[in-house]
Amino acid sequence: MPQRATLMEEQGCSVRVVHLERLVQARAGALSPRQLERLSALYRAMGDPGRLGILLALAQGEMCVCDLAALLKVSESAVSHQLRRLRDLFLVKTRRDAQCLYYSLDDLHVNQLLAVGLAHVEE
Amino acid sequence: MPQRATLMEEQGCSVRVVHLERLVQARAGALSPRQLERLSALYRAMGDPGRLGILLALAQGEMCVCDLAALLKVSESAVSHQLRRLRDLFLVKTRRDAQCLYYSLDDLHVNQLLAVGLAHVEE
DNA sequence: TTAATATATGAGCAAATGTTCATATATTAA
DNA sequence: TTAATATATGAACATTTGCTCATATATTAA
Repeated sequence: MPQRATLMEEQGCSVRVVHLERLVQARAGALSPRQLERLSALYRAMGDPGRLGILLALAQGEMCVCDLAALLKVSESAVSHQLRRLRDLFLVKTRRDAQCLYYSLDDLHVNQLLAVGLAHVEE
Repeated sequence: MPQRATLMEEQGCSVRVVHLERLVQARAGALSPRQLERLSALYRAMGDPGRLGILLALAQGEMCVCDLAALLKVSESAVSHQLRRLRDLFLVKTRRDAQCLYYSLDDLHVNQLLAVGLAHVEE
């Protein structure tokens, strides 16, 4: 097993590589660019304090748009934009009752992501 | 239980609220601003395709900086910047062997966050 | 000690992001 | 149907973010 980098030719550029077998293994197990983009978009959506505040509030039960706006002290328009993004990524879902749209977490994965993240931050 | 919004005075501004009891409940269970910032920073760090690629590679075993750079086809400097951020948030840790620094996932929470996220995206 | 290797860091710049404001749509009440 | 309520959306602007380039630090070999 080499401990020093060797120079490899890749796409016309020379690249330093120490453990070629790890590179090969990592590439074999890598996601497709499309999957990688979807997964990173999921975490990115949770990475804004405003949107995360929405998700944490919904973890305790469904809420409508104007209550979320009041809770987070931002405009209803801003909340609506954030909710759209969360919905596009299947992080939240809606239920309509008259004029109100009630938002809640989409599935158990979202609860789990929040729980594990919290555990990591609280240690 | 009111179905229509009532106007509340909050910090000098009037705010529409439909379900006051949900608001009170959500505020009681809310994180401190500091915790919210830390948690969102955690997800935000995972939300970049480059950094996520690093984490997914490390989920299969430790790697050094130059191998990661070769794998992800970016400069070693860029990888180093990304690794620093991941390390600051306790997502990765290091082990030194001679000149090489070997990076690996910091604890099981990180594996779990990746696994749950993948499950959510793959459904 | 000096040179070479491996990684880290700071400043600056281009690209991505979140909010606001104005306006649009959808549902219900009159 | 018309007015009122609740939410959604598009464009524009200010902030944040991630990369590059140059340089710095740390470890080992000579």
